[in-house]
Amino acid sequence: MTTPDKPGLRERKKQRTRTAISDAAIDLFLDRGFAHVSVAEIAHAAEVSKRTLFAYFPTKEDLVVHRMADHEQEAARVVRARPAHTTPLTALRDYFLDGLRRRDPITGLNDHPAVRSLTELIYGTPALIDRMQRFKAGGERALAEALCDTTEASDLTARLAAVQIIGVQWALSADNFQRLVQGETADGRYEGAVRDAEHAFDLLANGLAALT
Amino acid sequence: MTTPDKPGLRERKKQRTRTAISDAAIDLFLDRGFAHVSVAEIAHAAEVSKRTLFAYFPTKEDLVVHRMADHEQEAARVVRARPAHTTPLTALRDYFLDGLRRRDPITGLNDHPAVRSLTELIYGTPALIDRMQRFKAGGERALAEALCDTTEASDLTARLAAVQIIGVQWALSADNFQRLVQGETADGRYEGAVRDAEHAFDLLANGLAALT
DNA sequence: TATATTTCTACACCAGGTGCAGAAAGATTC
DNA sequence: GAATCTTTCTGCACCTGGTGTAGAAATATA
Repeated sequence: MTTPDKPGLRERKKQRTRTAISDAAIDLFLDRGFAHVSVAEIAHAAEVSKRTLFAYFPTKEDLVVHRMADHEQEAARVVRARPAHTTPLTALRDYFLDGLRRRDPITGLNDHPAVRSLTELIYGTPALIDRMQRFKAGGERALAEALCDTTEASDLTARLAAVQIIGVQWALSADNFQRLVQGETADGRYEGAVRDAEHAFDLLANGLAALT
Repeated sequence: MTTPDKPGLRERKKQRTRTAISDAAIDLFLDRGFAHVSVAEIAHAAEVSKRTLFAYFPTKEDLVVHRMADHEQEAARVVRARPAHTTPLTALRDYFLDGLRRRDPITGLNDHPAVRSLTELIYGTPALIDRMQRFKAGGERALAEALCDTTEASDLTARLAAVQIIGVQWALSADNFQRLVQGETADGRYEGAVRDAEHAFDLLANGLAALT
């Protein structure tokens, strides 16, 4: 996938323009809120025409959420790359726990100001949440395929499992992040986050039957 | 909640206008596709000003998906209204199975032309899917609260369970509908849909541990 | 240096959505 | 039933996200 051949002036400039636009956008959004900044303003701040902005990002929302696009296929990759004799659920649990250890922003357990304020922006903007949901759905599809390809599960079973797993991961992340908003630190929250994640994956593995 | 006091001419007219607008919109959407009909056109067809249309429906998308809004709290209601000594999961499973029996559109198992083409419209329009996701999220929140209020489960456990349950129900519905699109009839699909639903709720109750 | 390609820009345009002031219609009082 | 109060509807101007297009500018190639 990587093409380290010749970056080429053109490609380098494109990459710089892209980040310049996104950075300008996020700066303005953080400052005044998503709705109160127009794309024209962003284009001006990035010293680019409005038309060019939309050549790089299909929508205003994507100016923010494009950074999460890489993570969309993550769960699917983890399942496909798991060692033999390892169950998908175990692989995903270990990966999530490792994410907590690394304070991976996607686990909701990163309280660096830049990460935090960006997450706050997303959670506080319905339009951005909608876009995130689309990534979530894409992640579900990818994981379902991975489960289908690497296990004996039926197509439907794979989809059901994928929906449950991705849903639970997002719920865990949202919970962690909400606690940071309420004042906990990432380090202070870490142990609880681990316990909760283990509990959640236990529920996934053993079911909700205990729920009365 | 119901106020059967005096409908009042004003209220009656409002209700009629509301359905007139929605009906006009859906007719046009089914005919030419969501993106190729402007709200101005819909307002004209419904003999109403554009401004009035937006007084009844906050967005173009809501012209279609507002009909699902009633179902948003359904799962939560079922859990709250369940008989004593009945587990939430059992109540929800029985309710879903009953929905299949009744060919409730929300189960994806209704092949009446009007229902079917409307569902096709929604599934075929990304903007409408996005709006549906918002209802899904609302349903998750409501169910989580219901579980929290009526069981011993912790707040987090309730949210995790809610996400799994609602996700599974939507996946089942989507699967049923997809089969209708591919040519199966609702009656022909019924038995398979029941089997799949039972399988799905088994997974929910007993977990994904069997998945290797 | 000359030329072919890609990218950027300016500009006009469409559509969804909002604010506002006044007209119209339903409710209320005598 | 007329006068008045209140809610709703309308038309219009306006903003903003997003697109089509033609030509200018910049990069790659020879």
